[in-house]
Amino acid sequence: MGTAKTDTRTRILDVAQDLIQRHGLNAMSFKDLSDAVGIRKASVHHHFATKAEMVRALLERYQVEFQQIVRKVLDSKVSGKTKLKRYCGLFLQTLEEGDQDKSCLCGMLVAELYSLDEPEAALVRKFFRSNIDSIQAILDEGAQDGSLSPGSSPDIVLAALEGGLLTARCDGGPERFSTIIRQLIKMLSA
Amino acid sequence: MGTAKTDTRTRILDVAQDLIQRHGLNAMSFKDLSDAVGIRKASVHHHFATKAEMVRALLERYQVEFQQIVRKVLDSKVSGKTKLKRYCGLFLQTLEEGDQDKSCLCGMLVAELYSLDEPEAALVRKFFRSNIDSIQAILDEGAQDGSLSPGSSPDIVLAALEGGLLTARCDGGPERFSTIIRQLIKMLSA
DNA sequence: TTTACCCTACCTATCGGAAGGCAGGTTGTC
DNA sequence: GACAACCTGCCTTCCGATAGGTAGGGTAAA
Repeated sequence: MGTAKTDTRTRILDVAQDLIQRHGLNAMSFKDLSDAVGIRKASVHHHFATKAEMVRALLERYQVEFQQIVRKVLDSKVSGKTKLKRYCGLFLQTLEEGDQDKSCLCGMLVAELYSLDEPEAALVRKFFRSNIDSIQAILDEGAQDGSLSPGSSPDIVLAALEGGLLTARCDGGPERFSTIIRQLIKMLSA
Repeated sequence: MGTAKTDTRTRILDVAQDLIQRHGLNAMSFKDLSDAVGIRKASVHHHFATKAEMVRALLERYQVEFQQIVRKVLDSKVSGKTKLKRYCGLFLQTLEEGDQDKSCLCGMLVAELYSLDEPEAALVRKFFRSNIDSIQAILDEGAQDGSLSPGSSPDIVLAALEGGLLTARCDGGPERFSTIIRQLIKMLSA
């Protein structure tokens, strides 16, 4: 359990996540990881025996981290509409990072779903479901406090965010993604 | 220019499109194609020298075919809202085909954008742009005939459709995608 | 009609390289 | 000395791609 500076295992996961968010799972190799981290390919295998095991660790970490951030949004003392804005802002932050070409980890993996084994595919599904639950909670709250119109489905919010990341990344960048979010909020407002 | 029964070249493109829509570009190999079509790997290379060349042919065909279908929707004598429903229905049709696990060709390729050379990436961008234009035309018409609320952006429609295909394919299937479409139409209605 | 030629479509065989993964040795630290 | 972290070196499999050959159809001049 060494923690000297930055855990090599953590650095591997960081690089892997970055590469998958930009290039996709099947376009990322153990060599890419070892080159980026500065160790040998076999050393990556020391930390993650198989690619599937690495993806699993990555998804579990991503789920926990993302849920923690979403939790903060949900627990804040603001209107439902403001929470929705902040929630969507989380996805915008991803696209604004680095070279402005990063998508959601699970948004990428869902495209390559058949390259995943079932345990990992289940984690992707779990990510989407817990996000649907979070969005539903926000929509319910907004309907109650009168900031959002009642009777909206959370599915379209998730679809617009995931699809928006992919399409904006290809053309238009963060500005276009912001436009999509603005339009989405407007349509869901009371 | 033989056309005996079904052109081998066409059959290769058909299989390639199906595989990419379900598994993605990087998960599809020349061997997959040759196995499915029933010829040898080298024979696939006879029709398409490189993988990039094949993707290019695929995207050009897809663009033409899709635009033809969209044109029919645009030219029909119905309200803007009905046109929007029919346009969204085109994406639903894709998901309802076969094993109900097919996404939009360009929706898959945009996730694997960095695996494409620039000429092919440009074709993906072109597909999205021409669809944005089509949606804009539908929204404008709906705003004029009073069936759709004015001032809507086409970006969110495309994002919701592309993202909806990917997420619904992972969980919920065509029913969930239909829900997304219904919600989208409702929000854009006057 | 024959002969020569070219073309398309497909084949076998093979290439160099990159992929994921494993065996086993070395180093550094508690 | 135990253990984790990392190494060299290698294996197998698969990838995209190429070389070179075969069979059959079309064409056209002698």
